[in-house]
Amino acid sequence: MHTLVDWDLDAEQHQAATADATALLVIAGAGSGKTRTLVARVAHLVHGGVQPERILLLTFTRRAAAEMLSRAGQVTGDERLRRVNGGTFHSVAHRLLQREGGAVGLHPGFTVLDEADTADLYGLARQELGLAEASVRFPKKETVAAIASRVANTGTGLTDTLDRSFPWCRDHADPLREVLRHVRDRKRANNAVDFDDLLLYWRLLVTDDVHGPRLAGDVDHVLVDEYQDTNVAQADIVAAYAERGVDVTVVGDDAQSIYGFRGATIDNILSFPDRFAADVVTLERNYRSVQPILDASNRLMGQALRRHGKDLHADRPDGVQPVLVTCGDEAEQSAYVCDQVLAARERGVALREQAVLFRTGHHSDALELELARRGIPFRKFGGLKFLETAHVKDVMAALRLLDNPADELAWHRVLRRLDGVGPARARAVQDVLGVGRWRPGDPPATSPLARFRTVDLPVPPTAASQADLLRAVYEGADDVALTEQFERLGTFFAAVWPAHYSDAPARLADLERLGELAVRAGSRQAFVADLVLEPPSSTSDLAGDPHLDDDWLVLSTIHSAKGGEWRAVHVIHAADGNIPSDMALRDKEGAEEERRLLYVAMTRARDELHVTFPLRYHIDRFGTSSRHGYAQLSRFLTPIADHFTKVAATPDNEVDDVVMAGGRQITSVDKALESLWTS
DNA sequence: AATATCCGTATTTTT
DNA sequence: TACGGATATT
Repeated sequence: MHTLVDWDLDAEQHQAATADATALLVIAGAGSGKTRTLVARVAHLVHGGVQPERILLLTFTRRAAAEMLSRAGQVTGDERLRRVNGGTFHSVAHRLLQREGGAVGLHPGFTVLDEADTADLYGLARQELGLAEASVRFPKKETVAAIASRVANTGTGLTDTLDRSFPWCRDHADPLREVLRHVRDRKRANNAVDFDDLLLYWRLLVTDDVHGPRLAGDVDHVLVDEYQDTNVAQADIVAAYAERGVDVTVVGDDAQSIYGFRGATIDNILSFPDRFAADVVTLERNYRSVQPILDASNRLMGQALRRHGKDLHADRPDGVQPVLVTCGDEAEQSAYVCDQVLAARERGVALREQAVLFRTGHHSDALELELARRGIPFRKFGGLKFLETAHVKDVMAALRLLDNPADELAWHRVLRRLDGVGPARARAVQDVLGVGRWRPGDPPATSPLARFRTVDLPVPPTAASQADLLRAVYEGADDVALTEQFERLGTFFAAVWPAHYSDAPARLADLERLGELAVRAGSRQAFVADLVLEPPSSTSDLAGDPHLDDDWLVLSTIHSAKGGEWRAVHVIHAADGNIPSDMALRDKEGAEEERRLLYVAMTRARDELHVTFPLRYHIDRFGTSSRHGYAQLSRFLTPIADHFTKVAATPDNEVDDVVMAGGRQITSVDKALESLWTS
């Protein structure tokens, strides 16, 4: 029998891992061994006799849950830990609703709409209710979707939500209410739910007098990681389990709450002790960073409006000050980062022990080019929009129809790929197929999919052969292997994509990658759901050959870096307007969240922290003009600059360029030589 | 009714 | 850039 000695916990961690409380809050500062403590608690519970299947471990990403559990399995050598039920709130809700969805009116095979699908649905409603042509411009579909989501996630009424977060839409309250109703009914008719619905339905079930006790009866312990980033619905779900006798542990750090934009509220963690009558354990000892990095980070949080009254103490008192680097422009910044990364590597810090963090996905564009030029391998996390590309949506739509023939968005998208079929004919075809009239409970023989195989379609003659290829995709589809299914899809899309996309061959190559992912997911249903609920988080998840390099630099949005740690961290584009992002400054709380974001970024560093910012910025990101403006250091850093060693990056110098062996520079030497041979 | 073409504008984080 | 929207053309 393994004991908690295996975990080498300090007194507070040990207390958190073993506390015999019905409700427990662990306030865990950055780098305080939060994950380890949580995993140790899971192990402690299992060793104490709790069945792993009766533990529900809710994490922010499913990757986090998987890593946690496999780590636990490794440390303890206890195979049972793998049987713990883990996942995100959304993925667990999905799993639950596949079993219990009937109680809330969902039919098997229901579709999970991603953010873009959801927005499209609001777009349709906007159109069909005649709001698009109104003389006063109606909010665009993304805004309408954002309003609906905020209402759902905060539990705040529509008018209050508009007043508070969307004041410029206040005059549209009545038509907006119409649109929300329309979309609610439409989702139901389409047998579809959006992200928010997953949580709302779960809450509905678990708070229900009949279903609630049964659901809670399957569970002995609920543990929630990153509790500071939960919203009202999620807290209600946790509370419902607690009220039904389930023990609850939540772990988080109010100083790292960075998902307010998504409806998360810091109040959940602040009010947890009262609401749940919980024991509280605080972890303040930081095992990650050297003291000078913590000094700067503590000072940063000291400026926060809502003081959390918690300072991190380093277990590692020595160490060098963080570095604040002023760069002439973005190119200098890229050069500086590359130089430093390679220098650190020479000192023995592997690339994967180093990370570059930034506020938004495109902030790494220039750096990525420079890294490629110097032959430095990297993987990028966050800020990826793979799922949103049109051709991937095409593929997912085609697959979705198999499980949910009532999915009108999917029909619309697929049909529009046929030659000469635009919005009007797509609608006509759907009408012939009975999409919108047929309900998932109706006989399958009358489903739009069945009719599609037999009925004459009102499409131009040029589209006839393409429609046949699409029919072939659906022929006996339930008995066909996934690989065969993807081959049929390949045949269909090879016929229709060239008319829509100039780079059809590249997109067909992506289709093969999707096929591989689908095979890995195990089944069509699992693949479709996984891709929506847990899209590929890094470029490496999409890359064809996974073992091209065994060492790589991590590039990541700060959001996606949550929970990570590296020996050397570079925070780039630390200019006002980027951190904080101009977009986020609409209200006070937005600015506060940006400060916490910088705090998260800085506290990822173990030994070395470099914060860089370019003085000169191009005015237009896209254009060819060389117009530029001058940036200022982030408002968060100015007051704490004395905690940094200040450095000016030297101008980029071709001769001094450090290039990694095996990098592209070598290739160009080869080419140069070759040109000598052939001249 | 679909599509070709042109113009203007957006600018974030993620389940 | 790249996409949506408006206008002109097939």
